[in-house]
Amino acid sequence: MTLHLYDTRRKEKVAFHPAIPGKVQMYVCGITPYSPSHLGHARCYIAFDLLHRWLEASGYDVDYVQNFTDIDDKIIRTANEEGIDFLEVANRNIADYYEVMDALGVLRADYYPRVTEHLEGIISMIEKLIEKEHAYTASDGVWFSVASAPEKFGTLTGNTLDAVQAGGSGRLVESGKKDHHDFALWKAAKPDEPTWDSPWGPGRPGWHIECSAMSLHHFGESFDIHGGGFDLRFPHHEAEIFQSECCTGREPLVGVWMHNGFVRVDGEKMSKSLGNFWTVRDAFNNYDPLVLRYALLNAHYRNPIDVSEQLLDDAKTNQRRLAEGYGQALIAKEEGEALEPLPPLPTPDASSDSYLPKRLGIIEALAEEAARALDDDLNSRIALAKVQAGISSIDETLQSDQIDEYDTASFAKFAVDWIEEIAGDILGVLPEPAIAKAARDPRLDPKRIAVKEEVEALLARRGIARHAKDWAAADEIRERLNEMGITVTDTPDGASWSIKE
RNA sequence: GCACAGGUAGCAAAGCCCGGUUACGCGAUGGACUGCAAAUCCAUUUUACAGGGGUUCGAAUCCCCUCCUGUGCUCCA
Repeated sequence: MTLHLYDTRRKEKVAFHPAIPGKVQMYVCGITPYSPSHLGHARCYIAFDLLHRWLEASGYDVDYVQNFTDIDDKIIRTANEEGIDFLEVANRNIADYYEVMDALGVLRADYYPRVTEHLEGIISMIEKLIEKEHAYTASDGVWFSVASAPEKFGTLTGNTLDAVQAGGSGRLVESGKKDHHDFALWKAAKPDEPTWDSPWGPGRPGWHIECSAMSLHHFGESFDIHGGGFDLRFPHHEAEIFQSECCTGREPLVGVWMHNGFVRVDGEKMSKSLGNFWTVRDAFNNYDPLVLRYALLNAHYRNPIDVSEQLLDDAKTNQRRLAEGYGQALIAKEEGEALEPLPPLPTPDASSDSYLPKRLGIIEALAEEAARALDDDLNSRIALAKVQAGISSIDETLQSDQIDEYDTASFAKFAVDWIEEIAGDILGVLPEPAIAKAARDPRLDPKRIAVKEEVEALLARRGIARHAKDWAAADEIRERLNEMGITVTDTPDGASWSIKE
């Protein structure tokens, strides 16, 4: 099965064939760093991180470019308010971006070009567009003339020129553009704004041209995949199509246009004005980054996702299940090392009557199903379900008395590899081995070791109280431990305890 | 208004492109276990697809109409 991706332009899933076999050129619109990253960013870059990982796992050599739009009205406004240079604002938020995305397991792109480093390319592109009469100068800058290539209008959205007229009219008076569909390529300098020199006087680039210039710089006249948030389809991405295709004469600019769905909160778009705005760091206060990643991958990337405590709590449960299963396999693998050399595993065969070949067959089939799901427009929801099914099956096998300790040890090695490949390398939702082992066996948790002595002293006293059937005293000690963040669990072998999260 | 998405069991969310069968999970209920809990395990909750027409042996899935929700409709949101 080959990878199929949904193309916004063609409005259908298409078989993915990069222009150069084996290589993928992929460009994803990056952030405008005027404020810390929010959940919408997390969703977008996790979605494209999954694509990045899956393409590489599928054997492609991926060239991934993601820009920073480091000059923009909102950056300038923030800088002026704080009385600092605009680049300071941009750099601060770019640092925040890297930090939170690293925590979310988003692998780095190959290049992170910045607008302020591509003025030359931007200017030469505008010059060419003027030369080809796709753009014109006005007192307030340079504008792209949509009427010079009207057939490109609505490429991604299905909008028509007439339809957009209705909403866009009335704003024409304030600018030098001839037609309200036109958009700025170059903005003439205004007071209190950083400027660059250009053939049209000092000013700065319009919002859309940077992506055209940077993709041209890195990939040339066309490339395989262009991604971004759903809201960027119009005007941003359609503007890119106008600029790039009119400049180079080559079309289409992009093989597959991909757009991820919105993040909503309580059914509405997350926005600062509604007071439902979550930065990624806000989420980190209450949830582990990998839990957030799990939650966002637990819905298909194109569908809207409603972020709620329930969604995150569910993800927490699921991600923990995964961590525990991984921890168990790791522990079993380590225990098995004493038994080396181990026998080779039998050939997997899901239809076998023999226990181990059957289990191996089932688990391998799950991996194939997960791969098929990802090949089908990155259905991460299904892939995660298959992983969970695999975890259950592994758990069952490790505890089974139908295989001896040698086979169990061999199986544990297989299980660790299986989990690390799918849940770790591809989906990126797997914790570090030490954390996973602690999740499975609390005795291995450093935090636990720190309080061990005190807790066990209290439990000893509680044991005496219980033995005397002094339930009041026993419960009082349990409550005291509870306040310390310790959960006590009575078992037939005596009391055990764990640290609450 | 126009455009683009979405409306699936108590919740959440796949499936829709390629009509006929699955989901993972949360919650709930019952049971095992327990001094009581917690955790865990087992079982049950397995004919839901916004509404109305149509096509078909058969539709969540294809066609038509309607309703509801969200987002976009340009560089200032």
